[in-house]
Amino acid sequence: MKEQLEAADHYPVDRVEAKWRERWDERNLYRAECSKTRPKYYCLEQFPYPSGHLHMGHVRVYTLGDVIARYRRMVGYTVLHPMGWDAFGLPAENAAIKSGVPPRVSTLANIAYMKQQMRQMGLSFDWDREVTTCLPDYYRFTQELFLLFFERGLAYQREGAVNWCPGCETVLANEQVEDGRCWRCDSVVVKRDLRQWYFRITQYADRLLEGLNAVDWPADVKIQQINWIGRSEGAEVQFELEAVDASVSVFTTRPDTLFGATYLVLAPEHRLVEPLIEGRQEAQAVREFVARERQVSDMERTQESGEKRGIFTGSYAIHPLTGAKIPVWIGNYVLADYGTGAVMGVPAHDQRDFLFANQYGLTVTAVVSPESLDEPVLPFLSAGTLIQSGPFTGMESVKAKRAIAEALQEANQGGPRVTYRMRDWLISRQRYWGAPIPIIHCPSCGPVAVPREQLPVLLPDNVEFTGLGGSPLAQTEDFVQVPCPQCGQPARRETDTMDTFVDSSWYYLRYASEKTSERPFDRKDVDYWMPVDEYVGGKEHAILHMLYSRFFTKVLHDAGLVAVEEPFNSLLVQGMVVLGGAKMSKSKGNSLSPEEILGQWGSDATRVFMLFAAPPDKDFEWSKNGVEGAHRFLQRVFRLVTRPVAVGGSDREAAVRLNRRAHRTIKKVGEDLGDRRAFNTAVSALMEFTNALYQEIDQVSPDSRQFLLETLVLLLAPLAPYLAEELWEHLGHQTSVHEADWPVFDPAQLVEDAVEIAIQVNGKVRARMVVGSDWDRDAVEQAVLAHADLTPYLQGHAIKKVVVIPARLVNVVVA
RNA sequence: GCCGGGAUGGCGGAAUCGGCAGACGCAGAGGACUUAAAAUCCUCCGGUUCGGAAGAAUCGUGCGGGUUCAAGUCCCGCUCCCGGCACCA
Repeated sequence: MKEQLEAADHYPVDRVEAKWRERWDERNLYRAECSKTRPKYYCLEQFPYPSGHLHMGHVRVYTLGDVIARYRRMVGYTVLHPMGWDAFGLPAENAAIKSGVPPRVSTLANIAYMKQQMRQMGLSFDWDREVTTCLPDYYRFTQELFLLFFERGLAYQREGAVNWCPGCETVLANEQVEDGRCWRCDSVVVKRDLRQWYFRITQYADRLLEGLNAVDWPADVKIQQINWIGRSEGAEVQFELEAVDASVSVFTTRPDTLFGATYLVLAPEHRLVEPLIEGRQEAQAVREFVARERQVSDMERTQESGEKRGIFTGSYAIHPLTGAKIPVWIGNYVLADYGTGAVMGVPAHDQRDFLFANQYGLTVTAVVSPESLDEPVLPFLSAGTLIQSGPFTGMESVKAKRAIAEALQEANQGGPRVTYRMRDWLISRQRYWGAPIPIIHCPSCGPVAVPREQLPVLLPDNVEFTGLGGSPLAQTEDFVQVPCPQCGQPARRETDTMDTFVDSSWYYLRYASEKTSERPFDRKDVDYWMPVDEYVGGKEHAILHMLYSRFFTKVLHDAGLVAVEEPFNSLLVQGMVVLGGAKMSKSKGNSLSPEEILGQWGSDATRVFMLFAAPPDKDFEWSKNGVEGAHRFLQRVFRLVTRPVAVGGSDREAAVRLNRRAHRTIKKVGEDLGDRRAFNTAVSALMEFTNALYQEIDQVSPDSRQFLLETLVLLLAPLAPYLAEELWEHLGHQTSVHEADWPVFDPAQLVEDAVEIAIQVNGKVRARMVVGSDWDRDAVEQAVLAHADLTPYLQGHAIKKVVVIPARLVNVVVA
């Protein structure tokens, strides 16, 4: 076998990869163990939905994670690198409706196939910790955590307008609506009034903001979350109504413009609309207006953005500070579920109010001016000095904001407030293939938690998937009918299941724990491994999954179940895999199957190309020529290591040169695979090292040769695990290269005796020369000024200054 | 509209703290080996001008200014592309 390999120009990729796959399986090399002597490292990649096949995006994420995990093992960490399946979800249920195969059956078959694909890729997962969210041994704890939220007042039911996806036949959370469309199936989302379960994520809004300061994430992901949460400081103002015994409360970020409020506008859905118009002549027209506006979908609202429609209610409110009578309107531009669902109209200082007031002939009063005397050009939106504002006239906007909010507080007519854009997380789904919400609705006790000893609430098997009549659970009578756990009366089980984002909000904690059927996870294990040191995944979850998981961790922290408050310390957001400039997708007909790619090029070449062709956070363009190049490089390494050597040379200088290169490469690749996460330049450094070895390795002694080749193979091991293992064996080792220690560079070896520097005159390179590394500035300067090539440039010019940058360049500045 | 990120050879990209722009690879050209091809190995490869050539000069990191001995990198003003949010009061 060995002789065959040595003789070959090309190494047999299939045979080598198959050989080591088998041996690695026997050894169970990647089992994560707690250690007292080694520091821990938790390397996590987002687990896949088991759709049936890996796609190239998966190949990229798991390659990135695997390189990180392998590198950290070699530098001395004990590494947790787990994998599992985000296995609940609509596609399996929709497939069941089409084909009749139950979701459980198809999902488990898909998992088996994809697991085999991952094995082929040579990914270093600890499969003993595999998690499958659709199995009862996992979802019973998803249910238990739901109950924990329920007990802590963080899970509640509420009736209200929700996002309904007609394609998926279920509701969606706000985060799952993109441009008015369903994030999964792209259907236009409509509003429906339904009673639904929510998680009170808004209660954690401030902590979700603060926590971002403590994590090492890309700035744009942090900003996306900050914008999503949308914290906004301002004031609440109460306006007493003239005709009705009630007050309208509005939220404003500009309390300094309060004196310019000339009318109020309520959202069409506002609860005071009906009392305000009752018995008035305007009632009929207003009701028609409201009915029309409520039918407009979010989608249409967004698209027609700008057009303002409103109607006068016939009622008036009293300005809390001036006592003036101002009209109350209803307007389509006021959102029911932001702030208080009502705004004060300050047309002089708000773009939207300005348009609205002009359209309907409402009074415009300027109360802020750029300079205390001039009349502002309206609408004037910036801060300035207050005018026509009673006792606050002459005050700066910034000061006045606080002063007016405080005045309102004292008068019991409002005060400083903070509002958020983020809404509570709607988690009910009217579908079968998810974790059932463990609640029983009793006519006399209300919603009652399923007692813990009765968990899991199992998904029934005797279900038909017709796609008709709503959720199959609601139609399965022996699932629904159940006695109340509190009073024993006949009651009905909740038939909604949980959003699959609930399943994925805590899976990383389950991985970290030794398997237990007692609890979701053991605190001591979790505290050992958490937080995740590096989380690798796609940008599409920058808000959704990443925000939900952070919320979960904080709640579990508050419940005393985990020590950490932030689950993911560092985040690596990988770019898309594209082909012909567009994201790979079956519908565009530009997808590539990993089966084909891995079959043709093998794992190592596929990995190396993906790492080399672009930095991890950028989009990656697949190219046949590119993967060929990676394949060539690996073959080149193979030949270098295995080819027979003529006669060992003994060129001392060549040995010193290559040795220095080896140490420099160790340093470079270590930095690139470590905190810099620049896998593309790590590969290029190895290519350079390989090229250098080709030049001179035949001139060095056998000992030097062995050291140089071992170094190359060790550095290559995280990137091309199969080839590295094969060559490690060839170099005479019996143990796995993946258990070997990362080589250590000697700083003394990095220093060159002499370096070539560039010599500039007035910033232009005019000559080069070699100087000793130990020369001081003066010595370098003297040598440079004496350089013959410089004479034409220096003659007849006065030297103003000489800038010496050690080991790089000298710039002579002349008049 | 607001908030991010980006623009470097024919292509992917490198330049980590303001210090020789274009590492490494792909594509291309030439050569060696070969009966031939493939594979492999070696050399060249931003533009313009001058030169037979070696080489020299000069321009060059989206555009226009600026700071600096020195700018792909910092500052000011634009253009275009990508992403997020969008009547959020």
